[in-house]
Amino acid sequence: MGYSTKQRKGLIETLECHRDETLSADQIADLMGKDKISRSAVYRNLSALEEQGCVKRITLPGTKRIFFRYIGSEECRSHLHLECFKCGKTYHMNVPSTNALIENVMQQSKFDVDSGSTVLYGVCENCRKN
Amino acid sequence: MGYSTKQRKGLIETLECHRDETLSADQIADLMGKDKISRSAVYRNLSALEEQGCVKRITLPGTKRIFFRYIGSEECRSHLHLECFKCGKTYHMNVPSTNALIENVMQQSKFDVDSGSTVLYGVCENCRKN
DNA sequence: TTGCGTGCAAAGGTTTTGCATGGCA
DNA sequence: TGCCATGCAAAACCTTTGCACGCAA
Repeated sequence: MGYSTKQRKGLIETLECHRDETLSADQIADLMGKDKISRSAVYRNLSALEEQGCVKRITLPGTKRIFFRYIGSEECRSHLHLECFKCGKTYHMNVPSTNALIENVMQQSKFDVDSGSTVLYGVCENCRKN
Repeated sequence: MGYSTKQRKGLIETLECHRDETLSADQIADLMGKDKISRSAVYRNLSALEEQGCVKRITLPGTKRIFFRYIGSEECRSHLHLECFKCGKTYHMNVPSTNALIENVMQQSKFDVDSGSTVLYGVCENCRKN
């Protein structure tokens, strides 16, 4: 993907540390320290990472902005994610259940689900208890 | 939700006519005719409808903007949607399969999926053939 | 040394807001 | 008549872009 600059390495490291969080471009810049990277570099790198499939762009129900989520590993691109819209946390579905679900949809609806692009929204166990 | 104005009625009518499309605020204003409603009214009404649960705000994979989708009927809020990112069409999953899928996720992951907020992305049968 | 990535500042685009007016109930 | 919704224009935001410079390879 080109040069490995200090900013790019820092950005990826930051994303990896917050792998299951949903962050705005601004939050990411904050996390890195605004003197460590410019906003333009944040946006340019996020777009590049998105093209590679390592990053997804999403909206959260009830918000009006675009957020980013890091989907770094190959594994993450092949299983489904569950996102809790109370606490914002992302949960990973284990691969066999993902496969079963996708096959199910395929059989019922003849629709080929791309797990990397799909996020199931709802409420997680913890938040339901409260 | 307050008064039933010409603009509000027109907006809802427009959304209903394009129920399975994913539209930007600007596209919606265009569809209505820009002299029929102001942009501020479009945004204000979309936000109100979103709070009621009739409208969802989403991003499409590969795009950088926020789009809106009309989820008018009670039924639409209780079944899952499949969106093809080749042709952009939305497909409705019949309710029994939706329920089965959601129960499945609940059992496997203890996660309570909100079908109104969730869209499965992938490729539909037609587009797969081409 | 070459040329990509960066930072800065400006531009571009989208969404929100304040205020006066008009229309629904 | 009272109040909410609208339109307009300005403001606020967010994101992209142009350009010169610095750094990775």
